Amino acid sequence: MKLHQLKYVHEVSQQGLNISAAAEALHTSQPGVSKQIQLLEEELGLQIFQRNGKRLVGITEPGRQILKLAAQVMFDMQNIKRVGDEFSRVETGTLIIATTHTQARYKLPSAVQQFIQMFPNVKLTIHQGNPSQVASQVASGEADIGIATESISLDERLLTLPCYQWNRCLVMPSYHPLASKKSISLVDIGSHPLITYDFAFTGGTLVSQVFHDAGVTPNIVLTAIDADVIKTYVNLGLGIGLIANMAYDEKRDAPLISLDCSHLFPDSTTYLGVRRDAFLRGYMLSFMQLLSPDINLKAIEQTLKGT
Amino acid sequence: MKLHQLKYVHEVSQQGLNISAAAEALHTSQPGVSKQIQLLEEELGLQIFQRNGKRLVGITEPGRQILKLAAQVMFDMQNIKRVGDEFSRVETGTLIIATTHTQARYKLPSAVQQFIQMFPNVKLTIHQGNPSQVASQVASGEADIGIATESISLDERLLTLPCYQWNRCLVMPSYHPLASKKSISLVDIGSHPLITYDFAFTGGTLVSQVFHDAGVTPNIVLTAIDADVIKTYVNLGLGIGLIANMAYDEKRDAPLISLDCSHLFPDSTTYLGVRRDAFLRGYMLSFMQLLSPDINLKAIEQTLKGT
DNA sequence: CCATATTACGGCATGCGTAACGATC
DNA sequence: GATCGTTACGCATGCCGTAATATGG
Repeated sequence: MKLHQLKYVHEVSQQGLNISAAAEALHTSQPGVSKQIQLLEEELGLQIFQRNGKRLVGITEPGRQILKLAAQVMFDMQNIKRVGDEFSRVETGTLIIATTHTQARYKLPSAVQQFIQMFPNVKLTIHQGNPSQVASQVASGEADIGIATESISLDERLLTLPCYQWNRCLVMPSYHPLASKKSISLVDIGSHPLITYDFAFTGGTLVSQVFHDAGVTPNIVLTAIDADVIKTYVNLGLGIGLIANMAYDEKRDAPLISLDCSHLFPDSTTYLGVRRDAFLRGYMLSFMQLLSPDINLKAIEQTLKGT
Repeated sequence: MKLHQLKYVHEVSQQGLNISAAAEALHTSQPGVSKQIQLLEEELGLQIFQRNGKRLVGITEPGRQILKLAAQVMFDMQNIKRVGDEFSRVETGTLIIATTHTQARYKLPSAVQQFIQMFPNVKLTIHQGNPSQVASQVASGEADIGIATESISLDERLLTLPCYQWNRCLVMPSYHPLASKKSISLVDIGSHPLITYDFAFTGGTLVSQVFHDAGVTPNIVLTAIDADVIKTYVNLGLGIGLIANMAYDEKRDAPLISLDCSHLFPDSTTYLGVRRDAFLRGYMLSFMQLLSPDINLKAIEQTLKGT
């Protein structure tokens, strides 16, 4: 059983069961890939791919297991390479962050800025997606670190660490009737048209739960994926916006004013997720610490767990 | 980076940093091992082993990481082979159980008997050790399934499932003063010489805690690793024995009588442990189910977690 | 008929084993 | 001086790539 063979079956699966495409992606010849897959199947004594004559048409049940384990092996090999780089190519490498729009736009910038200054030779990439995409990218090894508020903790392979907490605020034009109130209530919010996040993308289910428990039905006229879009429509007078408090900046969002809502909703926690079995480069730990200064000890402890 | 190279460094480490011994264990030549290790170190750009001239004298810090990951890769490769065997050599293979004396002697026999009847072509091996040895054998992949009452759940890599609960009983000669009592108390126990398990080997800390909370100091005259030894000394009149209730059989232990102590101590739970990332052969799941009929669904669910 | 997988075959790289050398205890 | 690791070298295995063949949509 050779590493190449595992790489080959993995790539063939990734390329939609197309050996030719896999061969091209791997910069090698088609017959080579075909041959090695046959040898692997022969050695294991089973078919990984279902064939209709000479066409690959599916993956067998054992094949599915093999592919899963092949991915694991390749991830481990990547880990080994990383250990090498960590000690021989210090502070040089790649960091891929997967996160949501809100985090990328409002929370990461300061950490990123410090990071690229501290580690000028590390190539930083930010993948953006919804929370479940973030989780799956980290789980599959496509991303090194995931940052999101929801659903990142579902996968057994992930280690999640609470990163920071945040709450919400209302944004509205300064001339809005609510703007003069000392303290906002859920009923106040319910009596005006509301614009907020798409439920799938943030702690939205939590927000809707709070309204439900209070017996208030918010009049949601529009939902959006990110705070910038929400603020735009608030500016157009379509309603008041309910957004993460870190998404409001007094100067930048000048025509709008904000009213804190921390007393109305429980805090939401944003989590940082990494694969449990990943070897974390020094700069990855540094990034995590930049983002959340008090987690590093825990993280190190967890990283060394398998010793 | 080749699989052989990982195997080689792993074996050299296992053999106490002796390349010659590793080469012999791997049925290959010394120079080959030496060469491949050098190539691996060169490729990774670091030293795995500390050398004094030409002598290996230690493992470097990155080397420790590499060895850990090499073990992981080899485990994954073993998993792949297992998938092959599972589908091509059905109900044939090896099952290694790691467990403590008490389990091996009193709880496993019926499951083992059924198992070897159901799977005559599976070679069954039982490794015996104390709970922490059981845990480490499963964690390292030396054993497939571990069964113990304590400390099996410490390692992150292990998945533990509650298997069954048990409590304790007193054994003593029929002429013993306590034998005629209707209900035993902790004070009763404290007023007679006591023989029980070595604390390190069972729920002993729990037992001592119960005595402590009750303000009773047991007069422990002897501790032993297993119930058979304890019963032997009870037969000699050295004291009364406090053992697991499943370790007493009315017929076999005829001269001795037993008094149930379930009302004095909380139940202890025996756990079954497997590596989270292990591929479990069908017969392994069957064994687990034989031992504890209602866990199989959970186990399967957990096994498939990575899909 | 085109796209795609398998078979055939020759060249080349790589790993292995034997032998010789060097160093450490 | 004995054990152990490294270097040198020749052989064999096996992988890769090109070309040719077969098969399915």
